[in-house]
Amino acid sequence: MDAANFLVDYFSQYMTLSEEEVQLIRNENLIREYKKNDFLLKEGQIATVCFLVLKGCVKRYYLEDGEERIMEFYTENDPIAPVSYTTKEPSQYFLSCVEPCIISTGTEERTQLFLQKFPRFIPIFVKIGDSLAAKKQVFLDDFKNLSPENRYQKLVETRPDLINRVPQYMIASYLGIQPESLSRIRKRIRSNPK
Amino acid sequence: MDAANFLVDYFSQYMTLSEEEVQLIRNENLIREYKKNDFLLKEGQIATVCFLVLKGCVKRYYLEDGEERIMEFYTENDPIAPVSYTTKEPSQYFLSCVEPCIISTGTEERTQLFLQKFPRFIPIFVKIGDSLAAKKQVFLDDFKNLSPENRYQKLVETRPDLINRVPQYMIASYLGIQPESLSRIRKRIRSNPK
DNA sequence: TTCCTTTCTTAACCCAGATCAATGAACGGC
DNA sequence: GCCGTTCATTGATCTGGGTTAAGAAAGGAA
Repeated sequence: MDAANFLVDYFSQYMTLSEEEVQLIRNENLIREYKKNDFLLKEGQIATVCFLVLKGCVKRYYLEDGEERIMEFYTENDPIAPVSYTTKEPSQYFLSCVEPCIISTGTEERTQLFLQKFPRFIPIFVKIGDSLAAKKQVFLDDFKNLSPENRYQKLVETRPDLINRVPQYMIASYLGIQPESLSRIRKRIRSNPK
Repeated sequence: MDAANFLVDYFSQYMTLSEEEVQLIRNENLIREYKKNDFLLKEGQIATVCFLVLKGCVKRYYLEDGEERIMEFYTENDPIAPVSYTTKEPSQYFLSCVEPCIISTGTEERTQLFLQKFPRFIPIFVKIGDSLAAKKQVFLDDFKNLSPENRYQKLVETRPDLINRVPQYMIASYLGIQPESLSRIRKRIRSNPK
């Protein structure tokens, strides 16, 4: 099983790759496997790379009074650009694997080199960036607008996979509520199936 | 009073401009003044341009059951890239002026032309984009982590200007609570000055 | 100034989610 | 298999924000 294939798949979502490009991606990319609970980044560290999740699930969370505050789950084909990578300051949050993962790491320099070699990727890169930003805005808007119950319903609709692959107390943290509350919300929905 | 000076000021934050560049910016840019309550974008419209607020204050909000749900305030030097501009689909939200505004509008094509003429701006553009994204992430994280009361406290610390230039019921909407609740929160803080 | 509109505050009551505590269920290691 | 830990559920109680309704304060227009 060739891990670099995942990366080829990622780009193939957006464009058709030539043989040469496929080879370059296979040869030049740093792809690593991680075990469950391995860290990609810890609080206090300065991130030196960005990530692309090829397989598995990563959580991003703050540690406050010993409590995890989960901000985001990254799964297949989700890129991760740590704030710390951009600011070059110590990270305020953690990145760790919820499952065994296969992850590609990248740096600005390597991306620049890649784009110089294959300029036809530039507009795609920009577009991906823009649409990620747009997606994020909509997501934040939803969070602000919806009650915890509706947030859960929305999550079930939009990312049903998460519900099954991630423990419930992490989902609760992600939704900004306590595990007990999520349990009650689920009960409420069960007994009141619209 | 030359409105284009605002734009020169904006770029000057990040880099030193040559005379030629200043001239280009003055000549080529579309800058318009708006009255209070003018719309930059309405629900259902497809955005054809992006904005840069040079002076004034713009709110971004959804209209739900006749209620404004304010997501963001943009003030001096804040760029606005509507989701609709990226997706080319009808906007789900409104952009309107909370104050009289001076605003520069831009398009992808014009930006591309500008960058072709002055490639040295490219890395700056990328950096601005990245740091905006990072700032937004931190902001969203705060919103998820903090109680309404703490959100208000944080806002007072980080954007004290907003408190004075924007009516309180808009601040409340922005914080995701009712005006009555914000009133109580303010009272609570007043009587309990940490 | 007066009048009207907009904005802010206060009070009373309600409810979803928080908190504390206990019990059950599922999972992993041995 | 058994045991211990982790995870999910349920109950009792508390609380901050929502809701409704009323009135006070501030701002504009004539």
